[in-house]
Amino acid sequence: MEPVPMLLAMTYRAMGDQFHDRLRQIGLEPLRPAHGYVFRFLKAKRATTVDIGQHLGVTKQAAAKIVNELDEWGYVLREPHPTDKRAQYVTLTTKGRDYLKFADNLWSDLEAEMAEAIGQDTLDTIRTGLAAYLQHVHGEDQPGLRPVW
Amino acid sequence: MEPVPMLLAMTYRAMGDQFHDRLRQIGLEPLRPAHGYVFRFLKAKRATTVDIGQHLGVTKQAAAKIVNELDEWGYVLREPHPTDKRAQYVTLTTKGRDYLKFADNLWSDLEAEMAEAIGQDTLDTIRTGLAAYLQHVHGEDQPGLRPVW
DNA sequence: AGAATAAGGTCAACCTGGTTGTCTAGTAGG
DNA sequence: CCTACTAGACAACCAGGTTGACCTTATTCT
Repeated sequence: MEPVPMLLAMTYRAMGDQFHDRLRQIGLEPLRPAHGYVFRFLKAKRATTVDIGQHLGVTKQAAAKIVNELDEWGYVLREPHPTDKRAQYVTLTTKGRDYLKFADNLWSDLEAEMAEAIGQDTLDTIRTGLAAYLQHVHGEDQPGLRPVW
Repeated sequence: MEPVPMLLAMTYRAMGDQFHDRLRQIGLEPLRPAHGYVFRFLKAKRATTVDIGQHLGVTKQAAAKIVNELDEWGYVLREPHPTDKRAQYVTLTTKGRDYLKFADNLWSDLEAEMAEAIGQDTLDTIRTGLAAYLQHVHGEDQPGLRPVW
């Protein structure tokens, strides 16, 4: 019997691969999961590079690299912090928001296909079950989304 | 609402971190998930480095590195292939088998705690649901367990 | 049998996505 | 104002992979 974590990893891979494949057909930059998490985070709140690193669970230097890429590709831009002259807010451009919208639709599609394959109720149970487990382990303050492997 | 893959990744991390923590308390070498997968694979069948690479979904060179480590640490040893003078079988030592046993117990403990937290039936549904999805996506020939992130 | 091709294993160079460590400029609290 | 801290940039490094070349042994095809 496969250990549960193995199933989690394999399923994650399977969904991620499909996501990536379909994305590539559109011909967008080779965005990695971390980029997506940044978009989602930036949509929710204004944030600096340090904030992003914290959220991702990586060092600020690693976060800075990611932000640089996103900047070069036009998904985000930096604007001066109103009160702190050291800091810069990282904000989504229109391209960034469009990407996020597109990605969200794609995820919805993939989840819908999953629901079709294993049943909506089963999928719901998976979702709530995993969420409950995370709640149980981490309590309120969920940790970053650091690299998985 | 969190996308499902995010939940998968976070849960995988959470379980993996706990596994790693408890393992470290025992003071064993810093084995990574890939090493564990190798053990599991070697227990099931005799295999060469190339086979291992295939199973892991990495190049034979990457597999060779892993096997080298495991060899140095005494978890596996190489023995000549009976009919093919090029090839070597990689086999588990007693230390390797002991580790695997220990790890399996640890995983069981973690799953038991998970079951306690979210309910045995929920956990069962998660397990069968994910397995069914993988079956649906990949059919019979499951792919390797390549790095997840 | 002999030649061409494929496969196991090793070596070496390189790439990527992270790390630590150091520095400057700006902030905040006593 | 002085001290301690923080945002961000720069550089060196590391781990875990990759690609490519190679040698040796196997296999296949004529």
